[in-house]
Amino acid sequence: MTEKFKQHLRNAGHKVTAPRLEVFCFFQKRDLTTVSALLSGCNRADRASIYRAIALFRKLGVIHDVVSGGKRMIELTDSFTNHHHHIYCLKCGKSEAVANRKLESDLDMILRKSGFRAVSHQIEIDAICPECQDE
Amino acid sequence: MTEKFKQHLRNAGHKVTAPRLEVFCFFQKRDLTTVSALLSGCNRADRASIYRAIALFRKLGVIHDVVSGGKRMIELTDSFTNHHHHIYCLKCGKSEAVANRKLESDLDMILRKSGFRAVSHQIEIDAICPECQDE
DNA sequence: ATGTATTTGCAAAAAAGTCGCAATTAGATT
DNA sequence: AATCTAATTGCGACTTTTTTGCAAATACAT
Repeated sequence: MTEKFKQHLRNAGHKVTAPRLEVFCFFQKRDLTTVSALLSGCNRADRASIYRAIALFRKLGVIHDVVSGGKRMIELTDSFTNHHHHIYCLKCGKSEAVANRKLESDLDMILRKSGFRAVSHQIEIDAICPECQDE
Repeated sequence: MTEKFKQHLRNAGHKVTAPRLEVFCFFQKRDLTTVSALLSGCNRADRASIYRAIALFRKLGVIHDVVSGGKRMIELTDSFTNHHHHIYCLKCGKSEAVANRKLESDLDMILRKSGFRAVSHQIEIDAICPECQDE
């Protein structure tokens, strides 16, 4: 996936640099992350370069923003990770990835009927996880 | 709905004040809004009070954040408006509310099976609207 | 009408994000 | 492999956004 990322950058006329790779790798290590986690987790890159990488990745469709557990989070887009959604436990705060074929096909059908041509979508669920229900 | 809001505040031990009402009314006038729109739209309240109202409303479940068209937006929760989702046109930038019974029941079913107890969810769709497809 | 804890507005501070620019570097060219 | 050049970096200064302390104001319970 890192190779694909490099190609993606180069195809768009951008260079593969150390700061960009460090930021991309950070995204790969987490499902959901935040700007401040990136800032403190990418130690070899300057603050400004991290912000610039985030903006570039967003523009190139490498990452996108979501809200999970009420907080703004960032993650890789479907092109650079497997398509999935998130379910957030309001008690323990853990986020879990959710992938469900039926839900996706229903969503597709509804969108087709709407007249809109769907490009992407995201579903965020707040819930109580099985473990936390037992208390 | 404003009465319900007032009760909600008082039940939680907070006072109904002019700044809070102004911010709440602003949310009622828009579907999706942003912090900066609130800051420039609520002229009778101080900047700090607007931030404090936003934080309080979030804590009390009056509003919640969503990402629409790649931007962080805020809106009233289901308790203070009709349950709906958003479809955002990537070309013209307009957001449209979406409410679909079948989608909701599918989602419920999937969640029941997952073992999680769902509390709330949100779906954000990026798409091209019918008008923009014609160009 | 009064008392009191909450909330406000203000101004100052902290945090988050942006920008200009000289030095560096990726990668195309020879 | 050495050279060239436009893109990118790191740095610091700057702007914007958000938070906070505090005296004055006010909602609302009594």
